[in-house]
Amino acid sequence: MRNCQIDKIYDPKKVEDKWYDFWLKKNYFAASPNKDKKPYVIVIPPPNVTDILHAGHAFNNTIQDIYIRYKRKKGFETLWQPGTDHAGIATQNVVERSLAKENITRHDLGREKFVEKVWEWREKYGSTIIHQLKKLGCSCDWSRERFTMDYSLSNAVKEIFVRLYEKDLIYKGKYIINWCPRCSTALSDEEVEHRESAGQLWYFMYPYKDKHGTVVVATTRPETMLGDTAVAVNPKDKRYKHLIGKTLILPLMDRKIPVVADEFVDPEFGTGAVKVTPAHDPNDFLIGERHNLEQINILNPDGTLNDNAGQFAGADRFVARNQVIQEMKNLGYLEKVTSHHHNVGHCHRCNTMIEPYLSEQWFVKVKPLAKPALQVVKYGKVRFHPHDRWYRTYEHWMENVRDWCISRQLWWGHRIPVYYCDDCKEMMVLREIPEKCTKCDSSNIRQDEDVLDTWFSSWLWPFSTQGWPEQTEDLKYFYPTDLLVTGPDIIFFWVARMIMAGLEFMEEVPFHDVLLNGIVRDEHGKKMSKSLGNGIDPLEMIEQFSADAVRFTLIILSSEGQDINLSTKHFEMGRNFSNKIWNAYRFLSMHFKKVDTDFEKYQDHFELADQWILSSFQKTIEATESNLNRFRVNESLNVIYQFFWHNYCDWYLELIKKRLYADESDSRKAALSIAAYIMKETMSVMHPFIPFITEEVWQAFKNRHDESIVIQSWPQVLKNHVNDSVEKKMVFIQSLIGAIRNIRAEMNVPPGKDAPLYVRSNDAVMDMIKRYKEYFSSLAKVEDIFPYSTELEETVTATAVVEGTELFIPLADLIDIEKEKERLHKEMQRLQGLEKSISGKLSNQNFISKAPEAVVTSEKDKLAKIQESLKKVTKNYQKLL
RNA sequence: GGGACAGUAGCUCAGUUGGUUAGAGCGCUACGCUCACAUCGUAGAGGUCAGGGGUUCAACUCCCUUCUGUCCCA
Repeated sequence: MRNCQIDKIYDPKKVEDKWYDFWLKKNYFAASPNKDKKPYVIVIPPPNVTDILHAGHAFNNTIQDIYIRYKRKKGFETLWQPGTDHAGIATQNVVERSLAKENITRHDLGREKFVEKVWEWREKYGSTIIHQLKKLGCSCDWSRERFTMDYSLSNAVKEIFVRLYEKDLIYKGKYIINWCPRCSTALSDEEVEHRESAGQLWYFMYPYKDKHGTVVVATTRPETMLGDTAVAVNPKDKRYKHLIGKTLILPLMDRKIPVVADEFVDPEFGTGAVKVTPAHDPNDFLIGERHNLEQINILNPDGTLNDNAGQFAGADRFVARNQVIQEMKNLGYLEKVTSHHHNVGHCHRCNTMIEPYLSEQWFVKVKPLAKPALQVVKYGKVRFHPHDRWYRTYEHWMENVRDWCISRQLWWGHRIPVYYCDDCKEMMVLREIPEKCTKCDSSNIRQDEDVLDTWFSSWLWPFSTQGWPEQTEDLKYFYPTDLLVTGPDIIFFWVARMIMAGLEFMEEVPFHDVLLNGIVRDEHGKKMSKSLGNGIDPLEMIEQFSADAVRFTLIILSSEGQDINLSTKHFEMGRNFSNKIWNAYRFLSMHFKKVDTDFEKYQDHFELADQWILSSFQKTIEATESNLNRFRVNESLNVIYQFFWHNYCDWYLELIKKRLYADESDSRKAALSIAAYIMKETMSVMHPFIPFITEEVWQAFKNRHDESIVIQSWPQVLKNHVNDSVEKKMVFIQSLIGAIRNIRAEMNVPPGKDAPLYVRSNDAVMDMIKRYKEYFSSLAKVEDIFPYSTELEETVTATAVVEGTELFIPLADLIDIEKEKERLHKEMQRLQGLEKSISGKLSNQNFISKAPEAVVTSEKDKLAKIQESLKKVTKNYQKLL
């Protein structure tokens, strides 16, 4: 290893692809049922086939890879199940847009040809994100990649639909749903985003049939009046009692509509009388049902008005709105207009304003499924992390779920397995496409035109990917999975539904832990979005800083469940850390002839620094693990990061330099082998976080029979090397060195100049300091160490007190007395402040009697030490006066 | 309207069951290119822990309240 030329600056480009290819070639990521091992499984939240990797994906997948790589090293049979979902609306949109460039619409092509085009598109572009995940280092079992439209997964969807229908948990019905006029399809409640907007409230007058007056109703959507079939008032509202049962004439349409009494009406809102449009408002729909009102649909699917809108037929809804207002004004029926803030639903895919729309759709009855799904989270069978933050959200939603509209008026997706006979009108819900009507034998049958919501396939993901409904070996071995890592924004869409599906169809939760990661935002806390242009492209960052740097930075910036504010500059942290690792490696490599990590055989030659770093490392391994097990990923990384940079590089490597540069000896070998052992095993601990550089460095330290850090066992904690008293001693020495460095810096001692050190302390401390004189000379530029002698009384010295031990640095020629006085004065003030606060506590009778004894004695100890130090510092200070 | 989360150093955030005169990274200041690393090292400055009440011997930490942000749901 010696003399090998290692770059001064780490170049990830020479490393990352090389190792990823190697791992793939070695098939390390592949999983298969193995009775001798416990499985550990994560299913990827399948990204849309249309997706390209954004910072949120990078973060989410890094976390998953950390757990997978960690568990793989812990000896589990790990499966990280990858794949994509077919994203009905999004994908259809993308393909339609690309057709539009050639001036073709999907209707020109027809359904069959269009779906073919979508498949072509997916073949060509659909694995973009998969390739990008590889760049990030993700260790998914790529041979198992699944797609929600795969034959076997489609089969699962069909099976589920039929089963739910047979259990009476799926039904078809005519209800108000959310309609996106641009996508021309129904949406579930969860797919609608409500946004506050400044709107207006129009007050319309509806005349009595007998022309002896008018009722004023307020509306935010004037055009819907064309579909009004009643006016409703609260039965308790005295103002309108006399109106109930009367008939009004709906202006513009000349329709006779009744005034009905309904508890739902809020007398406080508007005028207390509301127009009722059963076909275009969910609440009005319910009122309509209660009063048997006619439902008049005035909209075409594309958002224009239909023939039911009379003179306004054909106009776009927003154009019609203005026309209606104008007409009403002309007729003298517009009383007034006020401004009004309200929430308006938008399509979460295309941002178009949603229309509540009466139509026939398929629904899942969610309540019976939700009940058990709430229980398992309530009683800890499924644990959310962080729990407090998300459990209540989940609970609230689960207790108030409404039925799930699953039909979509799209062409791309799983076609609903329902068939209709055109002759006898029979409806058949079947697993296989029938040739004849099951009732009348007619072959005049057709399949339902609609497809299913994409989530209707995603909610099966943990078991559909393993071959369900077949009872495959994979399914038996890999289900239930262990961990789900996802964003809290899809708790309802996906997490909750997977739990429901798991319990209903597998009779077992789909996973035990759900880690809800924060959202990646820009540096000012704004959500990243294309329209704002504030997105950070992780691939560009990988190109610029390396995949390790991207992973490191995302994790180190995150804290449990908290959002991350990210700027490109932050990636320098990750890059710098890689470079630090690289140079520690470079440093060691300069001293090795042949790598030896078997440090135990030199244990007779260990010294304090050796014992200290060994002890500290064992604790670091444990802390890294325990933080992972508690799902505190960033804390886990932080622990190993702090250890490596500050304990290992800043202290240990510095402390052993003299030994390394000296002639060959057992002491040198001891230091070198410990340094190598720590280096190698630290790489192992850090590997889940930053897989590439750790492999590259580890390869230099591995034994002949070792193959790759990926499969190398997680480091053993060597309990026999844990030594608290050694750690304490080391901390003490570090404080002494710190004090000396402080004096030198504050006194402006030239950095190159060595200085003698005089020490006054007890014998044990004196011995130790003398024994580790080298530490002081290499890290604090101490020329030699002497016991304090009275001669020093004559010279001017800079002084410090560390836990009772007094340090004197005679710097007669260099010292600035005023400066030293100032320095000591500051220290005195600090100690006096401490003394005051502690003695204040101790003189409080209540504290003495009520605080636990351990606290009281520790305070007393503290006070004694502070007073002792203060006395010494004060004495040294007075000497300068 | 209901709920969740947040408000700690100039910036971005830690601070785990109440007991440190409050920590990190970046930024800043000073010094240093000493034979691993200037993508670095050493030292340092910088905080009434949003405001106000309360509980307690003790509050950044628990309770109440006000203010300010962000996000869900209706």
